Amino acid sequence: MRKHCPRIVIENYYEPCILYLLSRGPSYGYKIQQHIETQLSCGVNISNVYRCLSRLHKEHCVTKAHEPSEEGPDRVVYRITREGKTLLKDWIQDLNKQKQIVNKLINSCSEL
Amino acid sequence: MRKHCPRIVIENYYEPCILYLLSRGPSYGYKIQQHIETQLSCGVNISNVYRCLSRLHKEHCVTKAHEPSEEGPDRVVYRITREGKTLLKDWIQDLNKQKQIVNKLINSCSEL
DNA sequence: ATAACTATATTAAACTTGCATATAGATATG
DNA sequence: CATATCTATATGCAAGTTTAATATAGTTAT
Repeated sequence: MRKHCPRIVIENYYEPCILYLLSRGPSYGYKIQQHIETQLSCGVNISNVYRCLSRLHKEHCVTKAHEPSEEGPDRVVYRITREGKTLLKDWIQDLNKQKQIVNKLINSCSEL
Repeated sequence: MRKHCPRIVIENYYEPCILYLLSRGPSYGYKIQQHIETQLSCGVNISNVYRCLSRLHKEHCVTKAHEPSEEGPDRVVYRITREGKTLLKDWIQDLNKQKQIVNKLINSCSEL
């Protein structure tokens, strides 16, 4: 018997979370990780945050800039682009669709 | 610019869908595919349905039985086990948690 | 006959994930 | 002053997942 459901979905879909956070202002990997963990109460694998940011940059959804820090080493600060905002909108539509499906499943199962 | 969000979550998480359908009665791969598509309006890759059923069987969450069909070739009919029902319950809990996160994201973004 | 539908399953390539590891500056503690 | 902890970014590898293609084969309709 398996211990548990292997993956909780949203935890593996950093993209909309990161795009959302960046839509509220520039940020960088380390800080984004902490925001997701505190604001969304999601476990985060830091590797995936950096990988996701890389991908978004390659796809022109964010810009990249090296900036000094007062608390530690330099940061790579990301800013969302117009393309990134479009992608976020698409994500929200998909999440809405998904929400309906999840609701259908949960409601159906609660009747069991 | 990427065309679209690459994956909508639930479409790739057949497991709770399949477990739910099986909790309502025995079924088989081909029929499950159609049920997910019609009842949940989800696109389904049939390969993944069979693979998911295989995995569930390997983990003793479903039983397997070859049964003849009147409309085509034999079917492999699956039935959910007690372990499968437990797994479904775990899934529902996780989906509830996920739903909250998705709501938080959607609501935050709708303010933009 | 032949196409379309029913039905199951595997292969190969591409992709994703988690964990480990590497690097390195800044700060705190003993 | 040495060492640990925190801040910060990034990649390699093994394992797992997904998609598309392919193989097989019985049944039904035209």
